Amino acid sequence: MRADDVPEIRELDLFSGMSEAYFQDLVRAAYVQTFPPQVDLITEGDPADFLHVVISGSVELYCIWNRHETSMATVRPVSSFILAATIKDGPYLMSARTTEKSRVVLLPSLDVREIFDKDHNFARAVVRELANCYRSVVKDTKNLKLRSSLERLANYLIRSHLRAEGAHVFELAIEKRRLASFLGMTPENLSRAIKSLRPYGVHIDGTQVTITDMEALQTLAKPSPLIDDYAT
Amino acid sequence: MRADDVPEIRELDLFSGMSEAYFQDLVRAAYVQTFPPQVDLITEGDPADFLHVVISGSVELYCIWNRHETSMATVRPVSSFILAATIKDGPYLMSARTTEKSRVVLLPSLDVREIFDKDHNFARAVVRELANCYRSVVKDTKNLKLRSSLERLANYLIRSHLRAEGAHVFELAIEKRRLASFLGMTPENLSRAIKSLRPYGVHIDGTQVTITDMEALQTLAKPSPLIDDYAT
DNA sequence: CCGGTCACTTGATATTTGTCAAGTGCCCAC
DNA sequence: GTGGGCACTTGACAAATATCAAGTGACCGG
Repeated sequence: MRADDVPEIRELDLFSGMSEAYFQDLVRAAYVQTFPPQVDLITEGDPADFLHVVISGSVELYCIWNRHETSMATVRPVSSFILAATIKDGPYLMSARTTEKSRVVLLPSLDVREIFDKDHNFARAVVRELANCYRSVVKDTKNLKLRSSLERLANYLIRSHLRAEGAHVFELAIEKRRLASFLGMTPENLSRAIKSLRPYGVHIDGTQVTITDMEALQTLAKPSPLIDDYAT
Repeated sequence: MRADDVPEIRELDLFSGMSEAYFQDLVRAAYVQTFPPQVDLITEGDPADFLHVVISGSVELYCIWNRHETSMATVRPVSSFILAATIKDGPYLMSARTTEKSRVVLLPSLDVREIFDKDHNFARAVVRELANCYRSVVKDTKNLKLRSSLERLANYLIRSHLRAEGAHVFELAIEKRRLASFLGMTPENLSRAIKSLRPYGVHIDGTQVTITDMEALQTLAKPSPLIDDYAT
């Protein structure tokens, strides 16, 4: 593990509160690797041997059933993923692949579980992280079950706009076909949905999004903190 | 709190490993109440003042957005619910109501968080519980995004059949309109879906389900441990 | 026992979403 | 620069799902 990777991980909520000694134990056992784009890191169903942390690049979590594939989330630096499987010592429920060149830290699940048992601060951080993940997925489910695909797209754009610090022109963070899958629709339908947002002041050219009538978009999207706020 | 309620709670995975002293602290602060059917216990958005445990009866978790309502889960005895909100000290993401006469224990979130900080065994149990909840919702999301409503119904019936210890005749545990909402469809559509499962050996009369051709049903449903197994 | 409510069902129809097929245009490798 | 691949778009059509309206039947209170 490269020396300058260490502080980046240490700053993660998950690790920032734990004792230095245990953190060093974890780091000593860790691997770091740089992967090209489109490399499979995890296959759902496999035993969860490692807790993963993306240091740079980006990783897509996806699932397959009966020849259908759906995108569940995109993980961006610096974040851990598949913590639940690691702690539970269960199989991965999702697969993961790089979408661009990415640097990933692999922490052996065995060590994570061992230190989880010994370091109370780490255990508490794990709980916070899991609670956040859980609430995040619940919000996703609400989004899926309560909204139409057009409404989901509208809300996604508003959230992206907020993440871009309120800029009215910003870039889509992921490819459209991935976005379509994430939003639970086909690429064809996303194309059409984008067009039908034009009356609401949304123009998307390539990856560049322009929002000219935020009020109209909000009226359509009806964002709710209990679905769309990352923090709550 | 009635004396005979205590052992039931103590046996929950969440509490079985914690020290007797802390458990007594929790119990002392707890309320128990019996509610009639159709009573709202929790409104989404409210602060999570209590961790809830159903002792008897059953509780529906549901969400509302823009005048639409959807059923997220049905909690049966003996289980806790809304642990994540309690731990995170955040607002409830879901509302809860009794569907029948129910006995519910209310543990003040403050006490739960305090003991969570002091009792390592309890903290570990919380983590296991949260990991299970998280994985459960991930499976739900896969179910929703990857399957058609007919496939969801077919898999629901197979799961119910397994929960009924493999009986080929069993009762639906919830009303059809709730089931429809839980499966992400309208009651009308559920009716039609039930009819279209007839060629697969499924007959539903009132609340009684009869499965005569398990093999055909499985071929349609294609159940997967990574979506349908409670344990994984 | 009767009447009313309400869940459920059924049919007709509308809307949403997906599929298939044929483009267009961008990006990258040679 | 140029050709090929691939993401994206567009249009026509098909399937899935929702909506609306009307009816049936079971349960419950009086």
